[in-house]
Amino acid sequence: MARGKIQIKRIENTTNRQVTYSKRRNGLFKKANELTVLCDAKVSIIMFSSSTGKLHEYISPSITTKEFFDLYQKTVGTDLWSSHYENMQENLRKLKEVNRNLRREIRQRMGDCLNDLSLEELRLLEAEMDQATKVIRERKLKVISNQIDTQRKKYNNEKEVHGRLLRDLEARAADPRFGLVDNGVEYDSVIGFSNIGPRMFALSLQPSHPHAGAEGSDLTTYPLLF
Amino acid sequence: MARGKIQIKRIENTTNRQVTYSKRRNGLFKKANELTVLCDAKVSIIMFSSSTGKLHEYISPSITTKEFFDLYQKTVGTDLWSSHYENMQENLRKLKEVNRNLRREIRQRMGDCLNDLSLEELRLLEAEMDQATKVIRERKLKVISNQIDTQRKKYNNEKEVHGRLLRDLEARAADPRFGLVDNGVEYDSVIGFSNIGPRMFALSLQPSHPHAGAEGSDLTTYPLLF
DNA sequence: AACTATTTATAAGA
DNA sequence: TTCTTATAAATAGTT
Repeated sequence: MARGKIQIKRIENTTNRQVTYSKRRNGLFKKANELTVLCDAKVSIIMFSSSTGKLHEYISPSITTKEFFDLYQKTVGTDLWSSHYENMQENLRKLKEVNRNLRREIRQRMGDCLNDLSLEELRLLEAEMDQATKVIRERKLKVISNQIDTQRKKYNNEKEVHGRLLRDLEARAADPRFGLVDNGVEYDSVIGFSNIGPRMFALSLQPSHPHAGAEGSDLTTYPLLF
Repeated sequence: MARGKIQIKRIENTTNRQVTYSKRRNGLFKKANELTVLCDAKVSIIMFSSSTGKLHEYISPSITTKEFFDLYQKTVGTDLWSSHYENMQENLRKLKEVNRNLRREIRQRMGDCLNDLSLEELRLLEAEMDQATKVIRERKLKVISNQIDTQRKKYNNEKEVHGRLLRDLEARAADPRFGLVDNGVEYDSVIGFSNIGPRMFALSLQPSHPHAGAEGSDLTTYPLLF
């Protein structure tokens, strides 16, 4: 609109287009603001540049975008949220379905609701159960053996401390410098050590338990939502 | 902007204000449309006149208001609807959590992810697995036995039909009225019967399989939603 | 980002 | 509301 008239059609030169976009955007926002003030109106402008993908927004002071949307819907009478709402309901429905299937599978793995399984499915389930039970049993035994091991180490440590204590006392009894006098200080320090020692072996053991099999059951390939 | 400069402040004369609103609204929409075309942009303008309460809207062709709102939300990153759907979202969240737990339990029942189970939990799980495996095995054997039974009945039926057929043929051969003449009609009718008979015993058997135990595991007491 | 010749928008009046 | 028109404002092309 200056230095020559232009055709209202897409500006092919990218730089030009972006410059014009920027200039005219400012113009539009300025006009919107003037309208807001002059005529006591509420105006919302939202624009996306297809080139840059950026969003620019003008909104009259004294109102928020959310309020604008609400007002818009109330005025137009159509609920723009319903489709959004339907999406959510669909998600909820799917999740419930998945939930139902998961529960069914667990019940089957607990020996319930087996009637609708075919012989082949029963065979597969049985094999999986056997394999899994084996792994669980191994894991249990491993945990038990770890606990026994820990106890044994604790015991050995206590024994060693006890032995050292006895030798120490015997040495003192044999040493004419100490005689039967016992000031208690060194004795306490030995006791103190015996309280710290055992913990050295009681740290949590987290054996990485390897196992094979039990994967590949068709029963658990539920689609993950999201 | 013509015939005299004006101050950008609220026009007090109502008529004047409405006229200006109308004129400038057209101007704004025209500019918006030009911007849309020139710069390949998407523009949405929504305005409310405080005086009349009316709504006016411009939106670039090639997009709907709903799409605009969605696009806006996606770009701004805030969900304007969320306050309306907090309940639903909470439900979705809970359901997802429950599903996650169910999946974990299934994995445990497949011998996976056992590391975070205590010895007591492992013992319980093992017992449940044993009990369930027993039930599954029984069910499998029951199904097999049913199938064998069905086959046997089928066979017996076939045998009986065959025997009847043979006897019939022998009777005809012995009867001088028929001699060696065979018109085929009655033979066919017997064949027909042999095709219907076996099905009488092949109806689907759905034994109600009673079982005990496997209930009462704490692992499956997830709260039911809705 | 600034300049400016032109086009466009529009305030006031009809 | 719409038209007219003098004038203000916006802006295309250029620097």
